Amino acid sequence: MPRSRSRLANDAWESLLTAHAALMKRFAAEPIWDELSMREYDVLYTLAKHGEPMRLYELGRGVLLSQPALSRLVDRLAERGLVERAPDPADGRGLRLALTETGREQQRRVGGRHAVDVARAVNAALTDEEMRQLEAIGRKLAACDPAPPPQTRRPNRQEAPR
Amino acid sequence: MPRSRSRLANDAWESLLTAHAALMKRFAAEPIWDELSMREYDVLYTLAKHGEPMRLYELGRGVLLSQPALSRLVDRLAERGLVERAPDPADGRGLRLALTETGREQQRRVGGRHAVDVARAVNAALTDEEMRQLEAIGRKLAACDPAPPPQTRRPNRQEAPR
DNA sequence: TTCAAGTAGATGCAAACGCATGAACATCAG
DNA sequence: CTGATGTTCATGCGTTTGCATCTACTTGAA
Repeated sequence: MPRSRSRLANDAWESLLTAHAALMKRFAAEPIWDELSMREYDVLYTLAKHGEPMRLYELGRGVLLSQPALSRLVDRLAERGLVERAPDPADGRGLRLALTETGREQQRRVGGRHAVDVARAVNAALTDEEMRQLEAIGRKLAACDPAPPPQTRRPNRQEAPR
Repeated sequence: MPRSRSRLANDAWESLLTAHAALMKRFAAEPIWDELSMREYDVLYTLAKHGEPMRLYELGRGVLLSQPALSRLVDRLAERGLVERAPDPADGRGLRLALTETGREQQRRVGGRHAVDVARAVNAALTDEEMRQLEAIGRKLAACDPAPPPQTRRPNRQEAPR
């Protein structure tokens, strides 16, 4: 009898998790993270990919880190001169985060080495067709992202009429 | 012109990373982690899936955590009565980790609720065919796991002959 | 304008993590 | 048997994380 759709989904998710953990461990073991930790690189990469100035909460979408942790990570990167934080003229609460020249350079250097390892690992495991499939599947999974509003989103109902 | 194989691999990996982050955030936001953190659940789940007694370093293969961190996480789980650690009679260095009845029960309870969220998210994003593809791809990615030995594994070459 | 509600980011603090290292045991060549 | 080497897990310690909370600012309705 065929697996239920729910079972199928859970098996697929577990498979993704396992692959993620295995590859992350493998990449983490590579000797290229001496100037930038993987998380720091993740932030710099996200900033580099995104045109230029970026809000902290935007960054948070892509990085698996709590808002305070991300805030402090950016602190450290700024202290090291890799990221520039400027107040956002359009929103007094917000920041405009951008790579400095040094930051961009370091991201490129580490990124280049990392890409080699990624290509080696993924190419060894998958066919071109599978890589294309994975890319498409990942995109679809990430797209349903905004998460379901917690329970039925009440239409701003106030207290009971007093 | 077609993307290079290396580019293809990196795009696929980035897609996987993005999907992983998005879904993890979404699952983490669910109100089911009051008795067990996601990492703790991960450990209990791994123990539950694996027949019974498990070595710490085996656990480490599946969990994205350093060995000391895992060691202490298991400490806490043992203190809470969810995991049992016994010395391994076959290897004086090792441990035999197993779920207690309470641990298994808690894993089932949380796991049941979590599976619902996983199924909802994945089913909404993928077709049956895609879920099967993802499972297969993940398996292949995780299989190439043992990582290439750092550089050419020298055959235990000693110093230059003196 | 005024004020309630919402949002962006920072901060205090305890918990958890990673790195380096240590202790105990296993393994194997000589 | 003995000593060198490798493996498994634990521990010290400084750093980083998450949770709860705070401040500053924006938004929108009255």
